[in-house]
Amino acid sequence: MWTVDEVLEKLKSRGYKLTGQRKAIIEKLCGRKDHPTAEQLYNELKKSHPAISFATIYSTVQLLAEMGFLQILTIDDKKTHFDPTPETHAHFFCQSCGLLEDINISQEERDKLNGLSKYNVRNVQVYLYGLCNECDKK
Amino acid sequence: MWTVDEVLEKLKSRGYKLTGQRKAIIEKLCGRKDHPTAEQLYNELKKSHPAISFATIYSTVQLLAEMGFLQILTIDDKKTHFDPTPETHAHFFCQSCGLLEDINISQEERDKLNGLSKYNVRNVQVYLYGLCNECDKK
DNA sequence: GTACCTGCAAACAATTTGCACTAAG
DNA sequence: CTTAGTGCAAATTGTTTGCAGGTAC
Repeated sequence: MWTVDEVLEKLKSRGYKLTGQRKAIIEKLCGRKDHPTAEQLYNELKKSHPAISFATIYSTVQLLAEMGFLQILTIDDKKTHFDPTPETHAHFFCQSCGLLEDINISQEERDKLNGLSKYNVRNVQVYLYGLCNECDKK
Repeated sequence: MWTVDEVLEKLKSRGYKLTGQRKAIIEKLCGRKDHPTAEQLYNELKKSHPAISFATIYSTVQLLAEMGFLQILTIDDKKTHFDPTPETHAHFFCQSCGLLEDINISQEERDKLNGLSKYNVRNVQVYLYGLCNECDKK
């Protein structure tokens, strides 16, 4: 996991400007274990930055993904979710209630997945779809 | 892999009507190794069924996915791709040119992935992102 | 001072939906 | 006959874009 300073450092070193909005987004994501959507971040950030825009959120998140600080998940076909944990792991998505949960996978497993393709693989996603316990009962 | 008759059989047994459009879509998908989008199917089907609509394509594909004959891939965040091979396997997506390729994974690996969650898992997707050889050279 | 960023609103595009008509059984 | 399925077009919605003004450095 990363720290706010670490990310700011890297942004600076790559010549990006450290704007208030970027800092706010990074702080909002730091240490999170959930998988917010753009809308969720927007609503949360509005409190401290009433004029913040989706354009800024999307562009910053894109930047963070390129720098390897977060993952953009397409597990939910309705909207993208952002995962502030950059290390490869799997995700479970409940097709009924939308529950989105991290699943740890071993280093051995990660290596195996990475080696599956003959191409230059930058990123691996493992998505499990099904019903969570709550929804399975119904 | 499935046959056209097998799918028609199952549709019938579940009380669905065997329309010309459904048959055409199923025939168009049968045995394919690529991963067409809705638009691709639409363009191909227009030749034999000039009035076919996206509504029909999307609803039929949805049906086929529910019955386990195809997978709906969200590896490309721009559009969904349909994979007529229902057995669990991985996919590679070139972030530069959009190449989308099947990758075989062993039964052992599949079992391992399926067992990752404590929940009732219906479907597993493994997406590898990167650059294909062509794009990597540039 | 000068790029780069941001906010805004409009644009975009894939998918979904409502409804009148058609055809499978 | 009856009702699920279809085609059409409009609606929807998450994300992207263009541009004028703002701000980090």
